Amino acid sequence: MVRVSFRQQVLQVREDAIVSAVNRLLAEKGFEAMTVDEVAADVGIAKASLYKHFASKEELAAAAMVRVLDHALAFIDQRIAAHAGATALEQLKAVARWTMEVQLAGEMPSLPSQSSSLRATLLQHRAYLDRVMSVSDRLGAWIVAAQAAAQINPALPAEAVLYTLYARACDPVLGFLKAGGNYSDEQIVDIVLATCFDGLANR
Amino acid sequence: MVRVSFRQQVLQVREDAIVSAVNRLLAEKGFEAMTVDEVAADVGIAKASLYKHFASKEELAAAAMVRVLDHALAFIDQRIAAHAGATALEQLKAVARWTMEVQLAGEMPSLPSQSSSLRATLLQHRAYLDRVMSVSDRLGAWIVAAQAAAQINPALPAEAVLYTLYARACDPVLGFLKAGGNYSDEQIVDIVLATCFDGLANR
DNA sequence: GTCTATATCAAGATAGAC
DNA sequence: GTCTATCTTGATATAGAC
Repeated sequence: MVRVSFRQQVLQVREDAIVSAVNRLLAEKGFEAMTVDEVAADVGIAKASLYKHFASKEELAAAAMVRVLDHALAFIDQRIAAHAGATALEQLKAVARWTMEVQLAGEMPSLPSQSSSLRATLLQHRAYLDRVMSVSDRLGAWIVAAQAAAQINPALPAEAVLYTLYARACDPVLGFLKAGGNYSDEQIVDIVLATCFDGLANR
Repeated sequence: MVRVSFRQQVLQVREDAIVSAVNRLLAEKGFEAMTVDEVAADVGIAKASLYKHFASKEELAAAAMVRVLDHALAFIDQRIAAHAGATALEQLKAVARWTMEVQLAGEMPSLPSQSSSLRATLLQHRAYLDRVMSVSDRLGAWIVAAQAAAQINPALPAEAVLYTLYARACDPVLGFLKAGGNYSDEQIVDIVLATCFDGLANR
């Protein structure tokens, strides 16, 4: 067991608060629109103090991504442990549902998928890349299994299925439906989950 | 017939060049990352000259959106005229395919769906709102017809179908698959179109 | 490590001559 | 309307005291 001083614990709690604020702001406005001043104000500390914890705005965003990926890994491993009898398709649906619930809760940091200063940072960020690979490995295994069992369309490239699941985690359709105000969060998740796995066309 | 002086035609051509540059840059990097300096450099005129044509960066983006929506309307009306025998589902698929082809060609301006200075401008922009409504009306009619004919899943809210089609026009999955380098543009469109209408699950 | 105060810079927008 | 040169602002990042 690793001994950690009280002082270190206090710092850890503070960093958690910082990452939480970043996470929420990234979910709300995205990377470009989020400002470091906002993060500092939100946490209640001076901006210069933030930079003692994280070297740059990009590192802040990376930390938020690492944390949400850790949450995803924890969810996935919990599914493996506690729902071993579930089919691969059921597992994939459960993960997709979880990402959508996180997004509707305003806790899914959304990054620009296009060119940005952030991309370069993330592509060299070990902790981030490790977790992306871990998540992708686990989802990839389920995808292959689900295609072998003819639960997922075997004609689709596995990478296309993987990318689609990642993309649904930040699908703007959830926000559109929420803004429309006609459906509860649970209904919205059901609708988008249905279109994702069953498609728009009638079955 | 409206007479237009030669001088006016020259200006029109220049504005077209500006909107084309904006369109390409918006597709490549998004609104926040695009700079007015880049637009000016791309067109080959001074930045101050740009501001004689468009009052702000937001107006530039709005002009690009208006143009792409006009192209969409032209495509839709051409489908109505030249493919009157097609089913509503076939029409919707044709439109979705067209938007994906435009995106893969690097000509689909992508805007932040989140909060941004742009949202406020667009929500007051008559020309933009008019075209969004025109496109939505036409697609909405096809959606209702397709659901009545049990081609589109009648259990889905029509607005969810509409939002999903809009979202697919800027689906990052296309870019991911292109970056992967394993598939041609035509294959990529087929894959994403299939997942959109038929879903990930096997049929 | 936290703070206040400041350096630095990128980018939107404009002044004023032609 | 086009240009060069400049203004202005907002935001990242840092200096230096405590």
